[in-house]
Amino acid sequence: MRRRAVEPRTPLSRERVLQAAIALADDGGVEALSMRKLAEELGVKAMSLYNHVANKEDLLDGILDAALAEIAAPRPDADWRTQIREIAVSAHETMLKHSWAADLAVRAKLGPGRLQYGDSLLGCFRNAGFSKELTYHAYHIVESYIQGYTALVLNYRAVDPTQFDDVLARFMRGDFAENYPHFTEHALQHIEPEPGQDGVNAYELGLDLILDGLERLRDGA
Amino acid sequence: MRRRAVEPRTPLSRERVLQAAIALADDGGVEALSMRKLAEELGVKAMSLYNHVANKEDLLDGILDAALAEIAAPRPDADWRTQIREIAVSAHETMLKHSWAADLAVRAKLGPGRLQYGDSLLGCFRNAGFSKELTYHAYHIVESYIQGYTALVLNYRAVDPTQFDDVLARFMRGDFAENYPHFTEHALQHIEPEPGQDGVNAYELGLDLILDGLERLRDGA
DNA sequence: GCTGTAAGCATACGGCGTAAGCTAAAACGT
DNA sequence: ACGTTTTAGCTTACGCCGTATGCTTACAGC
Repeated sequence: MRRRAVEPRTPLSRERVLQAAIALADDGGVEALSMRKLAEELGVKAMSLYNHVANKEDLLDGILDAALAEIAAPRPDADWRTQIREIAVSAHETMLKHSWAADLAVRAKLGPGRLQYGDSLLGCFRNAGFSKELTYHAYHIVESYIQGYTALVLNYRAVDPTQFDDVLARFMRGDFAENYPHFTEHALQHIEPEPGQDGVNAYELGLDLILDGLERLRDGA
Repeated sequence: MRRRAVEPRTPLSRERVLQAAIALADDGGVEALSMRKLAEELGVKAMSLYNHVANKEDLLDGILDAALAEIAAPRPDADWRTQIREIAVSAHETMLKHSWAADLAVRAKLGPGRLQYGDSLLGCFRNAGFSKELTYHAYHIVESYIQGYTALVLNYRAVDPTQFDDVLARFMRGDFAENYPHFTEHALQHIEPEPGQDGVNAYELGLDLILDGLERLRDGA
């Protein structure tokens, strides 16, 4: 009776709650993550969660920051472009892995994960000799691209591939190809990718374009 | 008694429902848009909406597409870069105006508005001599950037400017500036913008970087 | 051992999307 | 002109959701 405290129940903690929430969101998306289901997953009743989390918004902020904290820091000895590419690729992959993170990233709250990530990206530019002002804009541009491309890939992945035939049929139906010829062409490229190009990925291509341009700006417009 | 049909009630229609939904979302965001509130706004009960809209998802798809349809077509006589810039700027402004549109844009459904917009952007590239393959990637890159930058601006706008002092205080508090020096510098630039730079905007700067790079790719890597 | 505090629980409220079935009015075939 | 079908809107109800309030229980520090 005295040792019962030890055996059946590992006490909750913010860590455990966030962990479980991430697991729940990883399969099923954010919309599948409710306080009640999360509690059940933890063998607990819904209101108990509020001892470790202020409310659902706090929970979402928490798992978002935990995800962003997974973004790998760049190798410190690499040159600046390599470093930025490493950050960008890691951010992309992390948000693809936690497919809900891209949705949540549209929220202002600054946790340590986000701060670390942002600081490291900004530091790459500053250390590479970018001015304060150019760094300011470069950060926004690169950040936008990372965020946007990731969202695009996830959006594309959200369409069930078994429905490709339906989509294809729709685009072949007379007036579609007539009214939207270029979009039809584009959609067909998605559905029947050329050998050597896998569905969508030009992520690093676009990133390099941007870094090229930024470098040119740095070296005197 | 026979003329009563005429006087008090304009009958609902999909158009009117979408219109009211857009108005409701424009102030208050998507989370303020519920079937019940929307019905009330229209002087009707919730279930009546389902005569004109399949379900809430259909409603959201509807207002998103209506918003995207507002994106202006480019002047047909302009040169390709100007055309793309016009589309990109119009898309940006439209989504800033309907601040919920950027959130919703992360959904696969293809309505006529989106098709028109996408087709027109793709057409610019094709007409400018971009190959099928390069256009495929150029579209993804530009689309990502537009989407991402818009989301970033909206995210920034979501922080209440009256809280700037709090944020500033947080960044000045000792260890913050120490742990995240670059982010601190960046945040200060947001809060105390240099004269001549308004908060965030390098949208067109980044766009030009991308277009420069794409043009170079077109003209032979 | 007592007591203050924190963790978990039970109950309840108001809001949500929407399924099912009803009524009344408009549209249509004859 | 009339009966029938279709349609628009309403009522009710169900099962989710986040969470306010107030309880019990168990552990920590004196």
